[in-house]
Amino acid sequence: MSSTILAGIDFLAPSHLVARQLIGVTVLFDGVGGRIVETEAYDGEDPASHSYSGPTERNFAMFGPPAHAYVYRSYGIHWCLNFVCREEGHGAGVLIRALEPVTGLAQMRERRGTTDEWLLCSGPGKLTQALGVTRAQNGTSLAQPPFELAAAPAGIEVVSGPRIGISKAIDVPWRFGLKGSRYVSKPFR
DNA sequence: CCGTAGATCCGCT
DNA sequence: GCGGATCTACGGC
Repeated sequence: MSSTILAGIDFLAPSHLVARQLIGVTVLFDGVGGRIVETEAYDGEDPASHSYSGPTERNFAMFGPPAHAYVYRSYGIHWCLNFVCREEGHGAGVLIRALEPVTGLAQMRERRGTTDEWLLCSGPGKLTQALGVTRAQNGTSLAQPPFELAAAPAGIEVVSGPRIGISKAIDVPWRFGLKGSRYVSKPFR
């Protein structure tokens, strides 16, 4: 069985702790990516989570091994990337919502069709398009290529607030961001 | 600047 | 059938 610890984070921990620790972690996909500046936590007792009603064909990866990817189709158009956690057998995960672009900027610009750096990865659908992540990565390990994770530097300052774009459990403060980052999808208040 | 519509997959009623 | 962990283009102020 593979390790549940990656980039200095134990993915067996509750998803909101993992989401907070993921801020500042570098994620690359085929050598293209950057620093995570925005995340959201979801877990099995959370009405807003895909895993709330148990496993389905779409969400089965959320019930699989931790430190793996859960990728789903959003609004029939976009791909969204989650890092799977595990709490007591409930499906749980962290939605990666925004990156600060660091490597592979030319490829990101080509895939996104814009040169504006802030528009490359400032949203869950944008960053999967910029990195080339699709359904093909659903259920795959984050510990092996083409994924590559690197630990966050010390002294990261994290802010939090309510999650975005949901209608259930709207006051749970499980959205996390890098303080002062201009690469988040929406400002924190 | 703001609000809204449209694209169109998948799970639930 | 409908709503959604979204994004973009477009129209109005």
